[in-house]
Amino acid sequence: MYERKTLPNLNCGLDLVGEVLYGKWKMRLLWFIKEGHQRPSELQRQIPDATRRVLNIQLKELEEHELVTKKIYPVVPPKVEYSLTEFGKTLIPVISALGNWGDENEDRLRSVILNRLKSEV
Amino acid sequence: MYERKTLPNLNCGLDLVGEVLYGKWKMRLLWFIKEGHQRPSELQRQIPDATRRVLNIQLKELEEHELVTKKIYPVVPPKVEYSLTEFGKTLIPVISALGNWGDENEDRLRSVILNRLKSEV
DNA sequence: TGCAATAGGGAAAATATTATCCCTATATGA
DNA sequence: TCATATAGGGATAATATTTTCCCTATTGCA
Repeated sequence: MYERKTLPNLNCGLDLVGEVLYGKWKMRLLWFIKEGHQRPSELQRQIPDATRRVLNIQLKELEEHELVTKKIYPVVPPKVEYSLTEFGKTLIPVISALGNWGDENEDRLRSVILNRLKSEV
Repeated sequence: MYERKTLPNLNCGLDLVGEVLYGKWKMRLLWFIKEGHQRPSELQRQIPDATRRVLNIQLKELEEHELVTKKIYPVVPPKVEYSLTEFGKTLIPVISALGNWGDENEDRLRSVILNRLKSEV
């Protein structure tokens, strides 16, 4: 496993949130789990741009940060279900707020993002 | 300058927000600018854990994404001031929501984060 | 004269994150 | 018998981000 070489900053609320939400797919994972897509294969289908591998890794981190719980059913083929913890649920409104802001400003955001990319080349 | 090799996902609101806010210090920069710390040297003092260099880079991205404007005063020694754009101001409540969630859950977050780090070693 | 403050950038190294590829296992259905 | 679905991990490559180090310039102050 990758081992950190520097300690994270944990000075303020933003640092702390960053520590648990910073990860390309984490907010989407929480969101889709909330929406009822609880099995890894379903989550993968909802987020096809991510690889199975990275979803596993980020799910594990979410679990270690107590935002989700993982239930393993002892059946074959294997069945696993993730759920939000009570703690995790309290994050949903915040993720909503972010997503809504993005949706409300979709056109403008798309435009400034693409402009920046073009000027980069 | 670093040149991206893969295009970002811009499918949903969360993707779009991520594109403009994903950067270790960006939310903090927006926050402190809002608080009235507008000169680069002040921002650096508010965020001592970041290097001057990375703050410059991220400020430039925020500017290109039209969340802040940069005003250069033609004086010596140089004077520069950043301000939130109207667009940038609309992000403040969202950043607040994140920061507040972090503050409200400070103890628990600190605990789960540190636990995870310990088990990593 | 020499140092601090101001603002900022290039190049390269260090660190971190994500993707790719290949492996294990078992039951079901074609 | 062979492919598919299920879940997941190791090793390594690729990509991205952040840090480090060193450079430019000018004014004022000790």
